[in-house]
Amino acid sequence: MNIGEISRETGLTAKTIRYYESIGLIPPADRKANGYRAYAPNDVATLKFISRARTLGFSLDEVRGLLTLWHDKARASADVKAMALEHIAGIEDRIQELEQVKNTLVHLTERCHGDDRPECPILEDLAGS
Amino acid sequence: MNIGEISRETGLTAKTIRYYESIGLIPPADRKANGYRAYAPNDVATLKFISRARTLGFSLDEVRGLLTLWHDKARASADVKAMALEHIAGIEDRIQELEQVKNTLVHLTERCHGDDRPECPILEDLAGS
DNA sequence: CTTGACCTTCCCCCAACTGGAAGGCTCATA
DNA sequence: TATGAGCCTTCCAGTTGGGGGAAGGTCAAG
Repeated sequence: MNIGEISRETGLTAKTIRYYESIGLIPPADRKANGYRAYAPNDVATLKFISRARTLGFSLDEVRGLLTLWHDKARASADVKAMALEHIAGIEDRIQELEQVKNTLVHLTERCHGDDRPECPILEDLAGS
Repeated sequence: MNIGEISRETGLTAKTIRYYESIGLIPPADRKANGYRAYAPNDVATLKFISRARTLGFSLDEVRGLLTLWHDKARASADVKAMALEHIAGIEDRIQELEQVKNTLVHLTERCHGDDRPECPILEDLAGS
């Protein structure tokens, strides 16, 4: 299996897969006689695992930890759960921040006429008036 | 006014202020005889404007546009409002995404015992079981 | 024999800074 | 006068998670 094929199967670009290898997130792929990377069906599962974890917002460093736990058959599910809960907390913080920013902007836009006159409460607020 | 003083007044680090100058977000500061940057009280207002816009999540490129509008006394408030509304839409999208990710993670953690046994629905889901 | 689709490595680019090195300036104090 | 603290200067590199594209090797089809 060439990198292009596993790329299509996993939805990750070839660039991304090479990048994951370069930072040691996945082990160096075997090489064919011509120097091409050779992937096994097993590698599809690993890359999909990574892809899903990324979709859930885990950083590559966190993914590294998840991969370790995944391969550790003696792991404690508490460790995984702790990571997930911490991640949820971070997401909640981020949502809070965004909500606050959004509310401020909504208030400002409501007070802005939005016509061809220059008076603008949004700019006035940014200017600290 | 040295860069350190305007830094304390605006809450932006000296590094950041130099960076803003380097990318042309603010004009090059005047220099004193010793080569130090010299700031006027007026510059405090500009930097605070930038800082507030950043707090509201505008990118530096958007801030550039806001600064232009701010200085343009013939601006139409509709232009500012359009930027703000678009920004709000982007924030709402981001919140939606985060909510979805959070919900998924919450569901998964609820099904995970979180004890010293290895069975873990979180990892199973990532593995695509 | 050539064409096109692969693959390889390499280095630069993005945002929005931050950290640190190496050096110059200024002022107070011993 | 020296020295030390605390400013300031420029420049280079690193962060996250890759993307773009060059220069070149490989492979199968026509």
